[in-house]
Amino acid sequence: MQLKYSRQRESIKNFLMTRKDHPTAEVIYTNVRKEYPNISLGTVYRNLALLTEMGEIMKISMGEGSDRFDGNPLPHYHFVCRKCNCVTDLAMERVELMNRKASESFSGIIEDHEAYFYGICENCL
Amino acid sequence: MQLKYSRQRESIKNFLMTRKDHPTAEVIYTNVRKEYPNISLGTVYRNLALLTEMGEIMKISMGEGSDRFDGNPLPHYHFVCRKCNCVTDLAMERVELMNRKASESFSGIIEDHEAYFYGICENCL
DNA sequence: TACTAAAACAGTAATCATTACTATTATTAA
DNA sequence: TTAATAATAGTAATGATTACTGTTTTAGTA
Repeated sequence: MQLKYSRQRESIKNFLMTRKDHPTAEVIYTNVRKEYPNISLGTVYRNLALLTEMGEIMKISMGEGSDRFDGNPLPHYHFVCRKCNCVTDLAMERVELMNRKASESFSGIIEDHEAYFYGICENCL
Repeated sequence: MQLKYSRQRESIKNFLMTRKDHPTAEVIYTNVRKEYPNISLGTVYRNLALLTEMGEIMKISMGEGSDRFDGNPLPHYHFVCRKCNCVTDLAMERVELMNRKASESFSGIIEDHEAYFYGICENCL
């Protein structure tokens, strides 16, 4: 199935690039609606899945609540505030030691890792 | 609200301690039913939440599918197989460097971190 | 041992996020 | 301009989890 351009998808991508707070599908929906009032939530979900699959954006699943989306697809770590539940990017670089250490004690193949940091964000302090 | 003993909760906990594969609530339900045929799925969920809150077990949320539960509440890393989606514990010790590095570039407080490793498990190789 | 208040239960209904379905519209290559 | 098909809007369906309700268990006390 070859990909065809869609204005809605472009708008979703553009919106996501303007945000650093990793919005949910619902938040993206209400915002993209300002430009495309008839867009449906299903279209938002379908395109978020597509963009994630193509590696243009990133899906972040926390334990609780809806999935969130990140306009920056390059691998990086995330911080989750235990008070306000906000999610932010961390500037630190990847710790390559992690994969090496994991491989030592493991009989399969370690390809990659993801990490979430928890604590209190600047605003909540 | 003070806690009262329940046979169902004990059975759920016991079952979870015998397993290393981090079963879902549904799997726990079908197994505990062998001992308590009338137990309801709601009871399983309620007790899993309770045990997690008390720090006796651990909830693991992946991006896809149901949450999983781990009878070992001590902090440790998990591996997720990209082929069979199995989840296993990793023997490696915590990398303390992670929290230190994260704190350097962050203006809030880093208390903790979680990590998930992805790759191919021994069985799938 | 019986009594009582409250916690836990089974069974079921409701919620929430997400996905699937369908008839219509937009895209794109010839 | 046409034709094939991908994408859409709108809606229905799904799946995981939580909430509700009348009944049963637990546990402290008489």
